[in-house]
Order: sequence, then C-alpha cells, then structure tokens
Amino acid sequence: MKLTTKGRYAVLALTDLAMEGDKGFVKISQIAVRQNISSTYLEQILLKLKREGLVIGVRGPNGGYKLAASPEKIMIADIVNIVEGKMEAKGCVSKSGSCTGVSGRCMTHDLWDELSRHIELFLGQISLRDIIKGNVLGRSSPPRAFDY
Amino acid sequence: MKLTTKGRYAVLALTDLAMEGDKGFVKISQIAVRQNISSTYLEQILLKLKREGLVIGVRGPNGGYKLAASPEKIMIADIVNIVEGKMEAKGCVSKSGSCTGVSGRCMTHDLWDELSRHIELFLGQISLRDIIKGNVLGRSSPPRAFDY
DNA sequence: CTTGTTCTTGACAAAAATACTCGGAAAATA
DNA sequence: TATTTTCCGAGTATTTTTGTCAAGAACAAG
Repeated sequence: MKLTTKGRYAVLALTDLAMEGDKGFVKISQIAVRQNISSTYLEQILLKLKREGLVIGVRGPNGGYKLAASPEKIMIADIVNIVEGKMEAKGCVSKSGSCTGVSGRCMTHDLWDELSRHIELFLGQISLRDIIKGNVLGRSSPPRAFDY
Repeated sequence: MKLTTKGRYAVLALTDLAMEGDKGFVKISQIAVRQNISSTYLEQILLKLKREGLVIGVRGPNGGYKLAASPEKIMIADIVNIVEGKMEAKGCVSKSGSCTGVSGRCMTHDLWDELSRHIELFLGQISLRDIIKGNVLGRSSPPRAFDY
C-alpha cells in the first residue's frame, strides 16, 4: 500500500468534512485553507472520491462537498485505496518472469503479500468517526504471539 | 514506512544469504544473478547493511558477504529500516507548524503514527528464518483458525 | 610483490512517480 | 445573465527512485 501526501490529504479532507457534520456543503477552498492544502490539488483528490461515491459534490453557489455516508461507515482503507492505486506490493510478478515461473526463488513474495493484507485490515477497521473521536491510539495490539 | 525496490532487494538478498547458510562468504555477483538484481545497485544496499552490522563483508578472493547473526535473529523490520529511511509517516510535523502547535487540527496525526507502529510491529515479528521456512502466510490480524 | 578479486566511496544520470498548476466548461443560484 | 463553484483534461515542475560509472583501497593467493 502506497502512502503519499495524496492519501494523507484525502483522509484529512474527509475528516474535515466529517467534523462539519450536516451543516450542508463545504467548499474546497474552505477545506484547503483549514488544512493548509493546495486547493487546486485538493480538487483532483475530491473528484476521485466523488467518482467512487464516497462524497457528494454539487456546484454553484452554496455548493461544495458532503460525505455520502455517515462517518462511522467510511473506512480509511476505502479512502486510501481510491486515491492511491490499489497496492500491488508483490514486486516480483511485474518483472520478466522472475517469480511466477519455475525458478522457485522470490521467497519474499508471501511476505509483501501478507504485509499488504495486514495494512489493509488495519485501515479497514478505522472509520472517520474513530478519527474525530480520537479513538485511534493503542490499536496496534501486538498481532499475536503464538510461536510454539 | 516506505517500501521501494531497495527494501525488497535488501530482504531478498539477505534471504538469499540466509539460504546459503554457513557455507562461507557469498559474492555479490552470485546474489545478483540468482535474484536478478543489478549487482552494482546491490553493492550500495549491502554496504548500508554492513555498516549497520547486519552482515559481514570480507574482500579478496573467496571473499563476499555473510549474515552477522543467525537468520532467526534478523528481523525484516531491521532490514527495511536501514535501507529505507525510518518512516516518518506523520506528515504534519514537517510543514511549517501545521500540526504541532495550537491549531488543534491535524486529527490524522495519531492515525499515521499508529499505522507506522502497526507495520513496524508486524515486520518486527518476522525473521529471515520465517521467510525461508515459508512461515509467513496467515499472520494477519483476524485471529485465524488454527491450521493443524 | 604481483595479480586478481572484492569491497568502498562518491559523483552522476536516466526514468518514474509525485505534487501541483492552468484554462476552460458545466451546472446551480440569484 | 452574471457569479459562484464544481468538474475535467492536460500539462509542468520537482523529487525520488533506480540505477551507472570510475577510481581507489583492502585483502588473499601464488
């Protein structure tokens, strides 16, 4: 899973949106100022999120953006997966047959695969509501011991 | 946590080294050929790992690289943290006081912080030995069904 | 000591990804 | 119609990644 500013901006913007609640539509420029993001850049990001149905956008005066669902139903993983590409993370299938084939090498394939799943599971458990409630810290339960 | 080819190459190379076991020193060129990596690029990576004491390098004929510890003691998190920079992931401390200060915004700080910790915990539990034993799959959170 | 092999260092460069800009079109409101 | 704001495609600048190259130092073997 990639994590660039685009992903962070997206989560930041939607968090901002979630805090505004049901007070109607919020303009890009307002979010941009509050969160200190380039507004033209934010446009692109929100557009993607709108195309995927995570937010609702209406234009014209009094227009702006609004969450398409309640904050507890929107998971961070959804947001990140939309603005960043879905992770591929394998890293060995892309090159010319270095892994998929007979070679038997590329022992690390499973590792990155599992890491991806791990991250996705984690971010899939946290909602926008969790963020605005500050209900995030301490979730990294030591994944399990089980080493016998 | 960044994850580029550099990190994957590093893990791949050390995995290769781990599989060679105690048969003495392994040359860069051998690893490069087996794992299909540019050998000059691999040089850089192994150098870093050597500086941090993860591997031992000796030159001259019959020289090469060797793990500095047994495979079960070398964790993936160590490897990745060395070749990629330590993750910062905060994303809000770097810019001019957008988070650290009074503003009260930047609700997502904790999120990325926790994610970082989560990833590090995960990769900190997996050793080179786990990889060569194929003992990696199924480690993700859902307290999975036992498979014995 | 000579030779071959390897590590070591640092500078450099192509390529890809990221981060952001710009100009205008479409819709909604007044 | 005029204004506001989202929508949309394309383009650009910056940074990061992914290497390459060359010269040198260390070391082992003969």
